[in-house]
Amino acid sequence: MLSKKTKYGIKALTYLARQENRIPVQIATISKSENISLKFLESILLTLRKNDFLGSKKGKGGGYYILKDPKDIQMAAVMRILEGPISMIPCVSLNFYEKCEDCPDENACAVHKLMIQVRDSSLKIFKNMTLADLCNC
Amino acid sequence: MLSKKTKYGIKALTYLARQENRIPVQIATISKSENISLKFLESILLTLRKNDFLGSKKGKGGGYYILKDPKDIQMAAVMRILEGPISMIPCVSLNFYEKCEDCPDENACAVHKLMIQVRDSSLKIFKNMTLADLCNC
DNA sequence: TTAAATTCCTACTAATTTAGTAGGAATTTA
DNA sequence: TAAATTCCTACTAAATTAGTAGGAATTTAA
Repeated sequence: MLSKKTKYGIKALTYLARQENRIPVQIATISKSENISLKFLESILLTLRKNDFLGSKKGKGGGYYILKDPKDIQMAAVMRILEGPISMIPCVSLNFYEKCEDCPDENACAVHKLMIQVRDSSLKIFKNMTLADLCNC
Repeated sequence: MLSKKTKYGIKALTYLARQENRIPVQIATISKSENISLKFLESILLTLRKNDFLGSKKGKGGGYYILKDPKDIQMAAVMRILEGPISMIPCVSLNFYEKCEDCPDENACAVHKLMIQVRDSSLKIFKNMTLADLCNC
């Protein structure tokens, strides 16, 4: 399941990608427009800013704005920051690899074999899709 | 994330698919071989039996056995029983559809657009892959 | 220079889901 | 009739998710 954090994060990113460049939008504006809890959205935007997807400005007229061209923002990068691993299981993860405790031999494991294929196909989608593709801009 | 339930369920299915036909294997045997908690595995196998993937026999010499030819068991069906929806979000699910509360227009939603593609690619993998492909039999 | 508007930050909490555990009933075999 | 097994219901502990609370820091503008 996709977490609400990721869902809201992607919605906020597309909202900001549609704005005129670098004109800050306030959290409250996005929160109302997208029906997202203000405080929850606040923490999500903060995460996106800390990971260099967004810039921010404090005080009156402040808010958040997109830093890069939406064409250059792969959804794979967004997913990894908001949702974590793209793989369904750590033993097939490229960026978050972990061995399974219970599994003596990965190469003989049916789950491993299946999940590698799922990872490859999902990764392909997430890498090819950019924020620009999603926001029609 | 793939749940342990699904992970263990798939491992148990492949174990049983490798056995000679209809010779029951006891839960304890699979539990030891695959390093799965006995009681947890018990409940997983029960689910698989109730959904017609497995047959069972009680008493001495009892256990579980595969009902169908592994070639005829799509991983999509296994996933739906053990893990639930294949889609990452209910608004793009074919078998477990639900509307998002916060979203006035699915067709305008970036998350929807992205997740439809992810669903399609994952579904293709899960439908094409059978238990036979995973257990080398 | 002060008030208002905003993000920034830390810490807490409630709800949900996951991963089991406990214990005994029902059935089958020998 | 005893032993071995699955069947079934209900409970529990841990982890994760989805928030909430409250105030500090910064910026703008009157």
